[in-house]
Amino acid sequence: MEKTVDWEQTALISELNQGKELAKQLLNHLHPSSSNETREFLVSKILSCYEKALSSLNWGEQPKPMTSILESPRSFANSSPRSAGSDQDSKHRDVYKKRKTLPRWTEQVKVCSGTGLEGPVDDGYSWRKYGQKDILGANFPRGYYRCTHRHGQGCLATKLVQRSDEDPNILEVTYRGRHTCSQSSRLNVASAPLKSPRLTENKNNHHHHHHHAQQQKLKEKPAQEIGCNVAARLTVKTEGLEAREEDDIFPSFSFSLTPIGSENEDAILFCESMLENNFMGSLSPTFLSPATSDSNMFPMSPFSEEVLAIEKL
DNA sequence: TTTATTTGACCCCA
DNA sequence: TGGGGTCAAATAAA
Repeated sequence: MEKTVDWEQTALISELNQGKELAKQLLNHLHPSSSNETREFLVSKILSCYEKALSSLNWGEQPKPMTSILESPRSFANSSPRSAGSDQDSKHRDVYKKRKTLPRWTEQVKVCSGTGLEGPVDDGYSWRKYGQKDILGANFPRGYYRCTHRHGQGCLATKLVQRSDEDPNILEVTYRGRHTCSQSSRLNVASAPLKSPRLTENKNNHHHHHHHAQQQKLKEKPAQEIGCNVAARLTVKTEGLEAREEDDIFPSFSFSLTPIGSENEDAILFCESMLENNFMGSLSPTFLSPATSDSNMFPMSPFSEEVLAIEKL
């Protein structure tokens, strides 16, 4: 068993190192004179490396897409209101239990903007708000979001967005579950153009708000109108990783192509910082943390989000 | 017309 | 029993 693990680890390190080298090469091609084909080729190679790396982590063994387990978690509830037969009740309970075991991690996202208005924190996924609650002891309401593809693809990823009491500029984003939808593996997630301006919470991002009513009235401006927004991931805190499905915490690797060619400087800075942090070549738990393996590690949205520091707590 | 958000009500669990 | 999480009807926006 040990040997298998060692071998896998070696293979993993090898793939990641290869990815690192390819990223360096890509870095050298982030010049207008370099062809797109070359870049795309390098990106595909990098992705291939990560695919292999993930495979060596027995990636393919788990994601028994929640779809099969929880397909339409509410399907039974649809057929009959909330409480039907005892059988359905138990199914309902199973759903709650299952959700309880989902991996969970929190990011603190600092949101600020040069314009005085604050815009959406685009983490590369499309979310749909399904609820908002006032939380006891919190000054700001908590927003509940789920993956847009919940019904279409049975993606159970959800996130909770809570504005920090201490610093309203900080959003505490708690992610739950891994994306099993196609967007989790597509390349261009982060470039998804501004998605719905309704990616809320952020809409409510007026720094003067201390009252929910005010926040809710503050109807967001479309992100496009907001201008340069900067959202910086400050910290990443993993929780509930003891959950049995720890292996379920790795979303497919996502990589933004957007900056290439268009935002070369940003891309270069980004890549450099990633390389400096030895991001590609490290097997540290930080890398393996769900949050860092999420596309959130690459918040290179059109909003020029920057990763300042990621710290596993 | 379609898609997303709001919001009151419901459910589970500590 | 109350707080947190979720649903789904109503509403708003595109």
